[in-house]
Amino acid sequence: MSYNHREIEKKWQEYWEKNKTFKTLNDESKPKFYVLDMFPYPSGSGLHVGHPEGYTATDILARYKRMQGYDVLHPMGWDAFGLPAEQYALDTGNDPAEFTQKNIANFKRQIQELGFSYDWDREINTTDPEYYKWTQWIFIQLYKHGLAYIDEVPVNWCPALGTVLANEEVIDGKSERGGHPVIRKPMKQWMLRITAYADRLLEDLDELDWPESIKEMQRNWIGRSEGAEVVFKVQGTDKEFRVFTTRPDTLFGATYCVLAPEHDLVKEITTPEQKEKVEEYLKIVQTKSDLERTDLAKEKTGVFTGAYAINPVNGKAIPIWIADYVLASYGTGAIMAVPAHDQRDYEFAKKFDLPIIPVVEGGNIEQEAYTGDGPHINSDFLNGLGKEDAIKKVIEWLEEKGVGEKKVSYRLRDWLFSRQRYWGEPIPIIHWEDGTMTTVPEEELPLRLPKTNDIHPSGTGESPLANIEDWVNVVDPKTGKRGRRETNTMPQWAGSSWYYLRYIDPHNKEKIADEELLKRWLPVDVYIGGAEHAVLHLLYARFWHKFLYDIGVVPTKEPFQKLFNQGMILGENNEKMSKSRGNVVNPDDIVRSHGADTLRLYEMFMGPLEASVAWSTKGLDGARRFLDRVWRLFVNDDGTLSNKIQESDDKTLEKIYHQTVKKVTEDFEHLRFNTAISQLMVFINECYKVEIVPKEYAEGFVKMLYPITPHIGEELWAVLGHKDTITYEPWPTFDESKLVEDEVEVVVQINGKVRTKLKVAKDTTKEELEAIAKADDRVKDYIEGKNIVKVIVVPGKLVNIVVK
RNA sequence: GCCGAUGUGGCGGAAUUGGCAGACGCGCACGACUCAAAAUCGUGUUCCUUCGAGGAGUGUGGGUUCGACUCCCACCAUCGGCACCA
Repeated sequence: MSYNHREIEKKWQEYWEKNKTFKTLNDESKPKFYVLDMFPYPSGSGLHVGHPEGYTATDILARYKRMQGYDVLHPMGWDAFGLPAEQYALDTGNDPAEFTQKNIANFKRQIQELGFSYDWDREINTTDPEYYKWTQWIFIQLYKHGLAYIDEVPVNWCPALGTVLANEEVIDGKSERGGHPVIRKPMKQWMLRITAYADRLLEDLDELDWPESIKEMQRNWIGRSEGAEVVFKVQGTDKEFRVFTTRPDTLFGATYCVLAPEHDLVKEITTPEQKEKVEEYLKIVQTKSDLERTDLAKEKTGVFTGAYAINPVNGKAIPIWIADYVLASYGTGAIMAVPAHDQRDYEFAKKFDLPIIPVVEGGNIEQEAYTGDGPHINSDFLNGLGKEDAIKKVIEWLEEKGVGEKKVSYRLRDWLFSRQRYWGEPIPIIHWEDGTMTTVPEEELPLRLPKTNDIHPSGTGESPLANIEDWVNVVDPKTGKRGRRETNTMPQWAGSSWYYLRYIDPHNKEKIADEELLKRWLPVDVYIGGAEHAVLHLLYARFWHKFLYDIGVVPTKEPFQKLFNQGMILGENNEKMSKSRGNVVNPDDIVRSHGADTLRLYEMFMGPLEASVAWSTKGLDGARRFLDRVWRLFVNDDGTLSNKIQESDDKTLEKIYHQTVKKVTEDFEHLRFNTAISQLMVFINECYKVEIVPKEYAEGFVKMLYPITPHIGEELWAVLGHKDTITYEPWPTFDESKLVEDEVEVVVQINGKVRTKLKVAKDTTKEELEAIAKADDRVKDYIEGKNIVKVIVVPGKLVNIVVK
């Protein structure tokens, strides 16, 4: 009987499902292990071979830890709100919920056919009202704590479609669908005050076992910078504005100020003579998209307002300009310009012929701005000081005079939380006719998304929910006051910001999850997913987690203790897999032709988990070949256990077996599956060379293979004569003393070059080793008639003889 | 431009408290089995010098060291992130 993957895989998938083999029982007598995948968006095109890479890695860990006696939580679910379903609904008039259900069913079938050991009783779905009830509940708590607020924010408004578009739906200033023009239009939006957590999100990164690159990305994204805010008065008025600067020490070199075009003061201070020019400039800026303002704006633009600001340190009047190189959303939206020591200000000053006054010695300001350190000049009480001291001194001075203070600024912005969409969690807010606003009472949650057979744009920029009169209009039963529901919905990030909590207690009707269970299972021990979520998803989830920690819902400061980013699987032509490139590999085809086990094995063997490697059909064949080879070693043609495997205390394989157990155990622990597999191959190669494979070793091998390729693992375990699943069998152990040999091979080098190798007893001393080496014939040839300058001996390893 | 990562055979990749470079797999070559082929099993496979025996070699150039894929400096290339953040 040859290895029939279709039969075996079906058989064991049915067995696992029927016996609920992977059900997590909360067995308090065992240590816990929570291993999580980033849950997928169930797209219509189904799984591609990139998905199973991370899922296989977590599945190996889950199965490995079960064998080590851990109580394992390994769940899966669906991040099922999202744009494609909405677009499908707009196009076809069909219900996005049905469409989503169908996609989920397909995804689930595909995932199950790969044999992952999820506890399907914990499956969750962000579009399920019993799930989003709690997403809405969290929003209400955020609102109550002042962390959710409404602000006017520009959005991509497409008048022709009567709808707001996401950034990815806008291409070159035109709508992706239809190619209609898109403009920036301010609209009232819900914001979440993630900036209030900026410092903690930054600091607590240090405690996490995450890749350094991801931590660094988050640090850059938060972008903390220390500096000062300085007050500038507008000459001849009682108005003033604040600027943020990281170089307050260069205050004496400020020769002009710049306000962002959107700055509130612009209209108030512009002089009549400059009014026309300023308005013209503002108009141009408005039509530019964010992209154009940043990407393309190499050439600085701006215009003088006619007003002057008073530099607080020396009372000098300096012109106030507006320019779009100053961003309204960073710092105070205003800067003091020090062209001698800031490259951007330098370029601007050169272009508009503004004065450049050096205040730090060094560099050549004829050429470029000097941003380095040096003694200060032209700076009154700062003269002679270095950068650090000057910053300290000037801040003291500013604080003393009440015209500025030390200040920290962040690049991180508040989280734009509303979407003008139907297919998302409704934001549980009611706007009343008297202008007040309340949350939907918690006992009325979930606030369900109304069913409708007609999803179409409202035309006003509101979501399609605005069309559904009997949903959107409400009357307070007590007072008779009329109100209107919030028509914005939440972004896709919402549901994915806390789903790992719900897996812990997925059917709880009373709360997000039981406190005792949260205490048992948090934090997630290992979290694996793609690096594309390095910043947003992981930052948002950390933010919500910290908030829930603050209000006593969760017991830990951080959600994910260890994070790992798997690499991408590229197409055979080394390009990213995509439909348009025609290089997509569908796992269904591979499962049919080679089997799920082969796919899993191959994806783990391709290279290190974090690397991006091109798909190779030949490599896949090689993985299958290995499983065939294993099968032939264990199983006779009639399906019985091979005679080669028998009870025996033959010692031939002892060392390689113990080595294999050691290496595989350590490699699994560190997610180095490629080298673990290589060691399993080495072991099988050795087995082919010997007459007898002791049954103990054969069973140990099957246990080690099983987490990677569970179907064949179970089948071989059965062939070895076992009735029950291998899932909870104890992980094999190794004996360190079996690894050392009595004789070791020692390398003899002459001048650092390997000349010969000697077999010696493992505890040969330094002196003996040196003597043996010098006595060797080949060594003699090399040292004959030469001067021995030095001999380095590393016992058990090498001898290096340096000659002249 | 800034930040980070990576660079090893024909290919995917092993090897780092500094100590035998190329494990394992793919590909290729040869042999066994076969009427033959496939499959399988076995042997070999970094390059150069046609044996012997050497020599060179981990992106490039330098350095530290008895000894460097591994540590240090400079540079080049590729990938990822950010991008007027004051």
